[in-house]
Amino acid sequence: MRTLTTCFSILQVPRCRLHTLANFWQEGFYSLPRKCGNLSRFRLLSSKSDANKGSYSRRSIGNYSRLSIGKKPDELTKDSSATYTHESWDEAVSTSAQWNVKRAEISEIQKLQSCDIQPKIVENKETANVTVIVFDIETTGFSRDNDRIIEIALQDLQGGENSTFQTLVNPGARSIPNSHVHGITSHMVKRPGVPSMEELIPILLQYIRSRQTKGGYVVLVAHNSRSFDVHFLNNEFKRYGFDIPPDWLFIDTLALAREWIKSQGSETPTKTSLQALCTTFKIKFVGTAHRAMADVNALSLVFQRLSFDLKLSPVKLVEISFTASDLSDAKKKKKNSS
DNA sequence: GGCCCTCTTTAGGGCCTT
Repeated sequence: MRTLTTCFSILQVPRCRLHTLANFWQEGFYSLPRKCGNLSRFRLLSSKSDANKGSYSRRSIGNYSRLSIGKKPDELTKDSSATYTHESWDEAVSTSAQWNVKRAEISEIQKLQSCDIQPKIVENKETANVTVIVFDIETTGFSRDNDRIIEIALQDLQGGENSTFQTLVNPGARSIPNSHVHGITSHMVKRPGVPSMEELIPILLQYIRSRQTKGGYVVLVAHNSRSFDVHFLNNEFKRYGFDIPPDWLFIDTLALAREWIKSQGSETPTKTSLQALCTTFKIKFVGTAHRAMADVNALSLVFQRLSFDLKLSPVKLVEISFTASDLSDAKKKKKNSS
């Protein structure tokens, strides 16, 4: 059995469940603290960031985490009261817990995960129990077949301890020709302590499972995920003999942004990049763009604004979500028809 | 590559992701 050290534990803490968000939308975005009470501890674990190598401010992420439950989306970047300890990305993953993962255990987890998730949730609108996790990947390029993931970050919007996860990823023999984009170099990822994707996948599976509640479901949110992130994840999983669990539901904020623009009329700027959306929503982008956690931090704010304006309840999120197999099926269908 | 828009659908250009 291989032992890996990573930046979270599976300690379960009291959390504000998102299944109540539908009510929050009806009552107003700003009533979340009252609803969540002391359970909504939107705090982050002290995982790593790097002030020198394309980094972001952990302080700012803390601000978001604390404020997102109680203030207007456009006020989320104004507070500066939260404090976090910075540590160097020279250590790719932090060490809050020992993590032992067997491939056989992952197989058992995947057996437990059922198909036809969306119909089940939609049928049971009153009790839809959804965990929303915003994520982002950095890669060696745009080619889903030839390029590799070199960094991944996730943030569970319900908060609580260990609500963030981030790590560099060792891409093996693949070079990194686009360090000028994200600042991630071969030196940073090709050294002891940085997991390969093969080592990381079981950890990811268990981390996300640890964020799900019993009988609940997980929605993974990323920008342009339909065309980019999900395909990369899918390829990496298949490359090492894994499948993306069928109950991982994906949301593409690019599609939400286009929908939002339609809802605003013709005078709204048409740019839909993450940075353009931050500008549109007056969200201060903290840190360096194209580092995974910095992008996740920004996208979390953007997503909250979009979901608020578009009145997206958890059930609605499930309805508009897609699975990795949806994309595979569409690809096969397209291939057969051509 | 997928999606959207338009000077469109038997197409082409632009945006978005690193």
